[in-house]
Amino acid sequence: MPQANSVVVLDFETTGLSPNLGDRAIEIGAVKLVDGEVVDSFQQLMNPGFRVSSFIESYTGITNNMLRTAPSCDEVMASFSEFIADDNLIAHNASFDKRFLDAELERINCGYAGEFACSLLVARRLIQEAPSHKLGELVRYKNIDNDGVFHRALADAQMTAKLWLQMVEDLELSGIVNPSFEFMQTVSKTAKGKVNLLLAKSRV
DNA sequence: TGCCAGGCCCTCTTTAGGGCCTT
Repeated sequence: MPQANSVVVLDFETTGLSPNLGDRAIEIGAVKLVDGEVVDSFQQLMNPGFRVSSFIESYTGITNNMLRTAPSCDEVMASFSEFIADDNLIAHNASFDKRFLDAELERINCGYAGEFACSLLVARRLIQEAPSHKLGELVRYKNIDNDGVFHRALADAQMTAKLWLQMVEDLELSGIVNPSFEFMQTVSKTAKGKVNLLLAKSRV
């Protein structure tokens, strides 16, 4: 059973957009939150077994030279599987990270018990006025502390965690008592036009 | 052979198309 008060916020850097087209993970970064506080983190480059494109080198700053000496995906993902344990999971555009997590873990016959929640879907509902819902733009829009590093796994996971906690805090300030992971999932699945009704009911 | 993501969400919608978001 997933731990009620423990959640892992994760982010993958990959060779492309689709594991179904042969793309692999090249870096995983994650932070573990317990009761809204960061208690642990995980970051590891991994060697996908082939050269990454110059686009990916440029986009992430992760070079083929850096990956040359990195441990294999199998090795890293086995370790990461232990890190996430049975926790629930959060990612920005979670469907993307879930596809890669599922694909990489399937290769080593590993699974996980937690469920995903998506900070992108929640942000589209709770921060509807933002000019963009890209992670970097939301961080800027909400004035969230960052070190200026983007498109690296741990930095993006840390920013996603801060964005998530900011959205939880905003809900608390609006009168919703202790919004749970499950409540945030419900928000993400509620039609944008009906979110305010959901929030109003949740304040009663 | 040639092509190639996938899910969400809006709208000039549902017998569809296209933008957003992730690398």
